[in-house]
This record gives sequence, C-alpha cells and structure tokens, in this order.
Amino acid sequence: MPTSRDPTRYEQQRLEAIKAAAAEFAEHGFHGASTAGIARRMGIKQGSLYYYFKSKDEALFEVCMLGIRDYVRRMEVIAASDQPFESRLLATVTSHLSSYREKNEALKVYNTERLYLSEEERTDLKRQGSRYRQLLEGIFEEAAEMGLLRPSVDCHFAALSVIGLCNAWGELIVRDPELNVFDLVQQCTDLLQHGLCAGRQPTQHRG
Amino acid sequence: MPTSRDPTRYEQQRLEAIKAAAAEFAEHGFHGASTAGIARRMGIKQGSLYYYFKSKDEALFEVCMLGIRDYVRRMEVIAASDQPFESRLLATVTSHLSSYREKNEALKVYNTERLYLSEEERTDLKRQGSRYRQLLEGIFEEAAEMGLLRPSVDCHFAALSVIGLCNAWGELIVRDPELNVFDLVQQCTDLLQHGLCAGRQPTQHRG
Amino acid sequence: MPTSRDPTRYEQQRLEAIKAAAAEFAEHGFHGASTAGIARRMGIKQGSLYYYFKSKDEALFEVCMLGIRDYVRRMEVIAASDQPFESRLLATVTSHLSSYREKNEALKVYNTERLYLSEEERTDLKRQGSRYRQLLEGIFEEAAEMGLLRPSVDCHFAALSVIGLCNAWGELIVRDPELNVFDLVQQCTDLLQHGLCAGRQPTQHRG
Amino acid sequence: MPTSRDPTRYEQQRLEAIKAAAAEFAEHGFHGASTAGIARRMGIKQGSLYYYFKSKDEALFEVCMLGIRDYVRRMEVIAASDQPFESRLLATVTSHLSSYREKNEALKVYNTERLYLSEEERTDLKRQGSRYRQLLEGIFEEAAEMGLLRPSVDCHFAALSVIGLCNAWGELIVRDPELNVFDLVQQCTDLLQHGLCAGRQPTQHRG
DNA sequence: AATGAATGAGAGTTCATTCAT
DNA sequence: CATGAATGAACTCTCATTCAT
Repeated sequence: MPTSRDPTRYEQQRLEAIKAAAAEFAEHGFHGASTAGIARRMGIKQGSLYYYFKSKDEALFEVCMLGIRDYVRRMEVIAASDQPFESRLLATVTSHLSSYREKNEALKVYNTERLYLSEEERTDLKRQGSRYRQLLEGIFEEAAEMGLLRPSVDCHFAALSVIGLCNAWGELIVRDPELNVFDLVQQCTDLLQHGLCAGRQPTQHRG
Repeated sequence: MPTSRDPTRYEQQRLEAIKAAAAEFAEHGFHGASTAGIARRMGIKQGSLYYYFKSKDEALFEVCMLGIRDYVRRMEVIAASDQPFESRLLATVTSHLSSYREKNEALKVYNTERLYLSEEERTDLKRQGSRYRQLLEGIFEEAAEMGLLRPSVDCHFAALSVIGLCNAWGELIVRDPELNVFDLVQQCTDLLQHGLCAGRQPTQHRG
Repeated sequence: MPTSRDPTRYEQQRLEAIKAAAAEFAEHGFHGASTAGIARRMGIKQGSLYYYFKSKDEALFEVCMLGIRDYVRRMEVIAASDQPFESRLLATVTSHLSSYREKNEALKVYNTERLYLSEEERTDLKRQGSRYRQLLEGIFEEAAEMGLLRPSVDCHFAALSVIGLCNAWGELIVRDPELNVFDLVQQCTDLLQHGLCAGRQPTQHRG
Repeated sequence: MPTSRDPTRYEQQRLEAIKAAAAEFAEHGFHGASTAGIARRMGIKQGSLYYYFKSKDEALFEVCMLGIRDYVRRMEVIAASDQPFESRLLATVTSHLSSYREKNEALKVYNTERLYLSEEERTDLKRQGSRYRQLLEGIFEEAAEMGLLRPSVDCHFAALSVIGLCNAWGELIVRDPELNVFDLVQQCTDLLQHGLCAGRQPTQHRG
C-alpha cells in the first residue's frame, strides 16, 4: 500500500537532481561545482537541468533543505520523547552522525555552503538550524535542572559543542566510507558524557 | 638606492598578499574568491598580484601554509614539554582556538579549502596536518599509559575529536568577533576532560 | 465526429496564435520575444505552438501579413474610388491610423520587425508595401495633374511623408490607449494639406 | 591647439565600442545583436568588450546617450537664438536629419531600442527627450502668439509631428546612403510650413 | 490537439592569466 | 614594481525546437 500520493515523474526526477547537486557541491564546493557536473551525474544534458531548477542557487537551496529537513524533524521527536537524558543524547548523536551516511552529502553541503545563499534563503534555513540548537539546548536545560549535568556546564555551550563535534565527525564519515558509524556514535556519546580523563577532580595538579 | 639583496620589502608585501588572500578565501571560499578581490584588499591592481603569486592556486597553498605552520610548530613545543597531561591539553586547546583569532582566517581556509589544492600540494600539507594529529595522539598515548585516561578512550578518536571540536569552535570564533576565546578555552578543555554529565562514571573499571 | 474538411476551428485558433504573437512581438521585439510568452498569452503550452507555426520566423511572417493585408486592400479601394483628392487623403489617414487601434499591434510589428525576416519572406511583403506606396503616389500624381498640389511638391516624397507621419503617430497610438484617433486624423490631414504656417504661400507661382 | 584635455586611450576605445554597438544594434536590434558582433566590429575579442562595458545593457544606454546628447544640445541653441520662426524650423529639421547621417546609427537606436532599457535608465533618457520636445513646442508657441501659425494648429501636435516626420525620414536616411539629406531638409520644411495642397481653403468641398 | 520532457546551440558574463610598457 | 589592456576558456542560463505519448 503506497503512501497517499505517489510522487509524479517530475518530482522523482527533481529529487534525483537535488541529490546529484548535493554530491557535486560536496565534492567541489558550491562555486567550484558546475551545472554540467550535476547534469552528468543525472545522465541528462546541462541545459535540461533548468527544467528542474530555476538557477544554480535554487539547487543549493534545495540541497540545504534536503540536508536539514528530517534532521530537524528527528530532533523534534527526540526532544518530545520522555526518555531519560542519556538516551536522548545517544539518540541525538545517532541521528546526527547517521544523517551523514544516509543523506548523501546534503547535510555536509548545508554546513559548509549555506553561507553562499542569498540573504532571504538563508534566513529561511536559519530558522530550522536555530530550532535544532534550541531543542538540543532545551534537553540540556532539563537535565541541568535534574542535576544530571556538572554545575560548570553551560547549556548553550554544550549544545553547540555537540553539534560541532558531530559535524566534525560527519565530515570524516562522508569522506571515508569505511568508518563505522555505530562505533563512532558510542565513542562520541561517551566522550560527551564523561570526557576523556579518569578520576573526577576538575583541576587536579599533580607533582 | 635599493639593491636586489634587500628582500625585506618584497617579503613584507608578499605576506600582505597572503593575508589578503586568506581573508578573501575565508569570505568567499576559494572558488568564489576573485584575484581582483585580493588585489583590492591590498590596494593594488589585479595584474600586479602575479608579482607575488604564480597563480591563484599558489596563493591558496601559501595561505594554507601560513595557517598551519606555527600551528604545528606550537604543537611540537607542547608535545616536547614535560608538563603534566592536563596542562598540555589546555595548551593545545589554547593554541588551537587562539590561532583562529590571530591568523587572519588562514587556519579556517586551511580547514575548508585545502581540498581544492592539487594532489602534490595537498600531500605537502597533509604531512604537516598528520604530524599535528600524531603529536596530539602521542600525548594521549602517554597519558593512557599513565592511567590518566578512562580505559574506554581510543587515542586516535580522542585526537580527532579534540581537533574537530576546536575547529568547530574556531569557525564560530572567526565569524563572531565578540566571542571570548579565553572562556571558550576553559569550557572546551573542561568538556574534553570530564564530559558533560555529573557523577559516577559508569565504565570506570580500572586495574 | 469532426472531419478533416472542417478547418474552421483550426483556423480560428491559428488566428489567435498570430494575434498573440503580434502582441508579444510588439512588446518585446522579435528577438526579445519568446515562444513561451506567445503560448502563455494563448493559454497553451510552449510546445503546442508548433501545431500552428513551423517556426518563430513563420509566426513573424504571419503577423506581418496580418498587419498589411487589409491595410493594402483598403488602399486599393481608396485609390479606385472616384472621390475628390482631399477625401481620399482623409480616407488614407483614417485607414492608416485606425489600423493601429484595430489590428492588435500587427501593423507596428510589420513596420519595426519585418527586416528580421528572411530575404524571400521580405520580398513577398515588400511587394505589398510597395503597392501601398505606389497607390498613394498615384493619388498624388492625379492630384498634381489637376493642379491641386503646390508645384514644389514631389509625389514620391509626399507619399513617403504621409506614410512616415502616420507610422510615427501609430507608434504613439499603440503605446497610449487614451489617444483620440479621430482627432488625430483631422489634425494630420490638416497638416498634410495646409502645413503649419499661416498666410501667403511663398512659392506659389502657378501657370 | 587640441581641446583642454585629450581623451585618454581608454576613452577613445570606449567611444569606438559605443559606435560599434550602435551599428550592431541598428542592424539587428538590441536583442538580436550579439556582443560578439560588436567586438568583431572593433577588432577585439568578445570578452574584452567587458573592459569597456559592464553589460550589454550599459552599452545600449551609452549608445542612446550618444544618440541624443548633442541632438538636444543643438536644439537648445536653436531655441535660444533670436532668428525668425521659419529659420528655426529649418534649423531644427536640418539638425534632426543630419544627425542621422553623422551619428552613425545611434539616434536610430535611441528611437527604436530605448524601450528595452531598465526603468531607471529610461527615465534618465526621457528627461532629455522631453526637453527636446518642449523646446520645440516652445518655438511653436512663440510663433503662434505672433500669429505665424494657422489657428487650427495645436503646438503639442505640431512638435510631435515634426519629430515623427523627421524620424521616419531618418530611418530611410540610415538605410539608404544615397539619399540627399540637403534636398530632404528643404522638402520636409516646405511640407511642414505649407502642406501639400495648393490654395488656402481648409475644408473645401468641390462639386 | 496538446503536452511533458528533453535537447543543443548560443547567449552574456566572469575571471585567471599574460605581457608590453 | 606596477599597470592597462587584452585574452580565451569556462560558466550559467535561455530558448527555439523536437518528439513520444
């Protein structure tokens, strides 16, 4: 039983175009990428791309949208769930890192190329990005209230750090298809929760 | 009466050119940047740039070099010192983050644009980047042998995570001149050492 | 059950297409106009236009034809009539100027865009245009023989001037829908007959 | 003794470019013309054009400016002079028609292609065009007050008719290099002053 | 009778690069 | 040292046209 509305052929092809653009932008950067390259990946001629995009800029915008759409949606689900904090952190990291594997390179493109969009397109996206960070920040604030975080931890800093760490690993995931995302999720979550050092004294002078 | 054996002025101007290129590349990306823009920042004309660079590619290479040269050198110093582990971690983070403030965006350019260099130029740089990572990894390995790290921590993962986290914050530092780097250093180091969560490390079975 | 021998509907639609093309060409010029624009005016899709035209060039040709066909035909009637000279001049101007209102810009397109047609298409049209001028010239020659024109008047010059003046006003008529064509006809005819100046014609040495 | 400031080489070449553009636009219309064609006329390569123009649009604007600049200036002189009316009319027609010979095709381009300019560029030009018409209208009003015009003549209509008639002949002058402009000036002026018909009765019913 | 999809040629434009001066 | 002038290749984008359905 298919979903309520089958995508038209046009919609299907347009999605292909967006994915091809994502790959091309990820490889060469927005300005270094050529519409010819995108078309080649799709197996159509360059001019035909413009049947699906009004401009290269629009292509970038659509790629960025593809990159964060479900990404934000998943965070909504995680934030709304009543799981314990540590599960939600794990879920967040899992969602974030596995997005890099699943979404072609759209998320990477969102991260590195969105600043080349026009003002208005960017604000449209920024709303989504901010929402993600706020949801994550909210999770930390809840945890802080429950005394689950170390007192020195700032929630804003924490959220940005989680995002930053995941994006850094995401870049590596995209570049290296051998990387085991599952292991990485464990390690990142572990790092975020407990840090690298043994013991518990924050500023321990030795010798 | 200037003579050919006074390279100072040329070297000075060349450094200006590299910094101008760094700024231009940081703002528009390598492919989005124009040699005209670089020249404008220097107050010279487009064609005159070629007195300092053989090509735009070379400019990128020099920017990247500027970006990591002292950056690696400082890590050499840190690694060679006999300070305790935690001081060295602090020194590493300090060096990394403050580089983003001091180096005119060159480090950012190194991170995001170096992949557009030719194969050989890249290997030249990669040596330096790898060296940095190895030194850092070495520090972690020493610490691990001394039992300073939690046993679940993988040193390779740790080194890449430190670099990734610092780069992520570095991007923010470059974009937002108001950010207090000193505070950030404290917070990052704290996070890396002890993580976000309070209390009972669950996987602490030592000896 | 429609049969191939009922061309009416097709002919109707084709006429619509020609008028749409006329409007598009008048607004953007031949080269600036797009087949998409023509189709949009008709409410059909771009590709469907080719059911009515073999090419954009053919469309231009048809528009030009529409523009001058009855225009010439009316002049034939005027020239053949036995009205006095001044009535014929009035009729000519009336026909010319009101064509601009009635013919959906086709006459304007004929005037300004016909030079973009191929050699052979143009000669086809030129016959009609020349015929118009010759008929008008003939009217003047008749009048000259009857001593109705000032002796200094050259009939070829007169015909071209009438056409030129009417075309100039025609452009304004097309652009400004408020212009009162009836008044304009009076004024133009008056100008052509008696000029602008009062009194004693200086070169009036007759007989 | 050269004028106070010799044009630089750049200014010279830019003027050449404008003239080449005028010729190209006159022949193919703005949209039908190609920058390659303009460059070819100048003997430079297509891309080099952009050293002199920011865009094809700017080229059109400059051509139009060239077309009317002195054209308006000359009318200022004529309007300011204290010659009798008939001399000024003659001067106007002379200036107008000879402009078509002298100015390459810039004036023709101004007439037929200016509507493809952007809104703001057009208003800039419109000021000049309106000024021309107003000056001419002023000449007619003066003449009317002195009783030199037939009472039925409307000065606004008269000015537009003079302009329209001259433009119509201008087109022919541009297209046909054999046309004798001097003769034409006489004929046009004569027509405008006294009309085509002998006698002086405006609405004379015969028979 | 009409359309969706694609094409390919050509357009305007940008830009790294060169070089005589 | 530096520039003005030019180049040519690449790029994005447009559009008349075709054709299976």
